[in-house]
Amino acid sequence: MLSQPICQQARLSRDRRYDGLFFIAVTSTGIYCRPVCPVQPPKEQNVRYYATAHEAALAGYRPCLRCHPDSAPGSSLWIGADVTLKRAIRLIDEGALHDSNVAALASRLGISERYLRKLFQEKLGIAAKQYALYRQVLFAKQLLHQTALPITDIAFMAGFGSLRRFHDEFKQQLRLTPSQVRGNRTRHMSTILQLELPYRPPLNWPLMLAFYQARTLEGMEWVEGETYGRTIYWPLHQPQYHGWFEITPDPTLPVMQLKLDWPDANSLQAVVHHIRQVLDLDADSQTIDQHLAAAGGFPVHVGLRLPGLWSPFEAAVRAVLGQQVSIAGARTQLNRLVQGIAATTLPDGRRRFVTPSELANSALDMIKVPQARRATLNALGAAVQQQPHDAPTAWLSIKGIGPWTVSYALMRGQGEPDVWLGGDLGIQKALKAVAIDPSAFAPWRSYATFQLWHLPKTDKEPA
DNA sequence: ACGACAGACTT
DNA sequence: AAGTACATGAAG
Repeated sequence: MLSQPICQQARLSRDRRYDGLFFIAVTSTGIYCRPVCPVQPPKEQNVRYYATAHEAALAGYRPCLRCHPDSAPGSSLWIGADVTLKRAIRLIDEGALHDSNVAALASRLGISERYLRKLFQEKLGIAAKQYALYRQVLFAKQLLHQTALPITDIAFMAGFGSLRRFHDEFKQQLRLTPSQVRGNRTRHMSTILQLELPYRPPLNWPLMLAFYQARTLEGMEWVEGETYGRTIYWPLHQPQYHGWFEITPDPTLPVMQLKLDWPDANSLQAVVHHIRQVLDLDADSQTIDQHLAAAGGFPVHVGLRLPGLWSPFEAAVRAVLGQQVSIAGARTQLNRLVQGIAATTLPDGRRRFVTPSELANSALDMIKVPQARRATLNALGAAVQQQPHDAPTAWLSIKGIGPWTVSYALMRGQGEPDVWLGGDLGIQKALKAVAIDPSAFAPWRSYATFQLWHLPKTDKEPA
């Protein structure tokens, strides 16, 4: 937590750099704000500072209606959390506690329920279920602000099992009823949802866009102007639903404009959260860039995030087809793969990525690769089909899948921040040029990897 | 690890 | 007058 004088100075000058790092609760009004809030600054004697929005809410304050202090990215809770806890948080954000309980989540994580409870209480100071409810309420609030959906629908989309329960929890956390939050506002609404995804600057969108553009697959991904779009599926490894999204940076605010076509209300929160994570919007670029710059050796691209793929499976398939060939070569084979399976054409003419079972059962004669590569892909498809919840490291036992491929899947498929692609040709070359021990980049070695890929123009980047 | 109880959740 | 949308008390 920042010290009181720093917070005071930051709020009085409405310093953007401190946005999201702390929150201002005002005892006289019972409301809490962001440091950038446009209102008349309250007297210091009436002010209490909190590190997170949730702590302020717990202390009985309700979020300000002008600066929306709860809409700042939720990454602060993640800082200092260990791997299991992060996985738990991720699963909860994807709705793991909506209709099953903490016990089920614990067994999914391979730990005891007791230990999971302890983990949350000790590291976050809040119970797992409480955290889940907090995210559910915030998601509902976002939909109230940014869509015209009926409040009843929103309740269920946010994962509440009954209207009654939704109203109760909403009021307890925000001290406002859902309709009070919505106000008069009636915005456009169709089957296509438009939402704003806030992030903490800086964000180097041009660089990410270029990375995506060089790798787009026909009908499945597209880049137009500043917009990146792609088709998506859920759940990740046994797709039941298909849709697409487009994402564009807002010209003035630190917000990405999301256009989302998604058919299933129940998984909406999971999908929106997954989009955030694929685009790495929760990364704290300021800290990461500082760290990489301190490690030294090369000029840092400011605000570079990890441009993710939709699933670890998809990342692994791309990695396997990218072994030993250029980006363009890999892209050709991937296009053939997707187009060679007729079922990938969606009703609207777009294309979706192949599923694990399709990959497992196809003869794969549409792609021109060594036979061994086909066998690897078949085996990968079968493995994911049978054990959809296995981590990518489990795929190491498949012939043709080595550490490089798994690392790539972790980095691009699940946004792992600290993966080092030491075996990569481009990386080895770049590293020789800068002469640094890669351990200096920890715990942000994935970002260092992307920085180095973008460094000088190398001809052998992976697909 | 266990049981009682509070309060989370549904109708 | 009937129907829809939202909020909330009561009970299990």
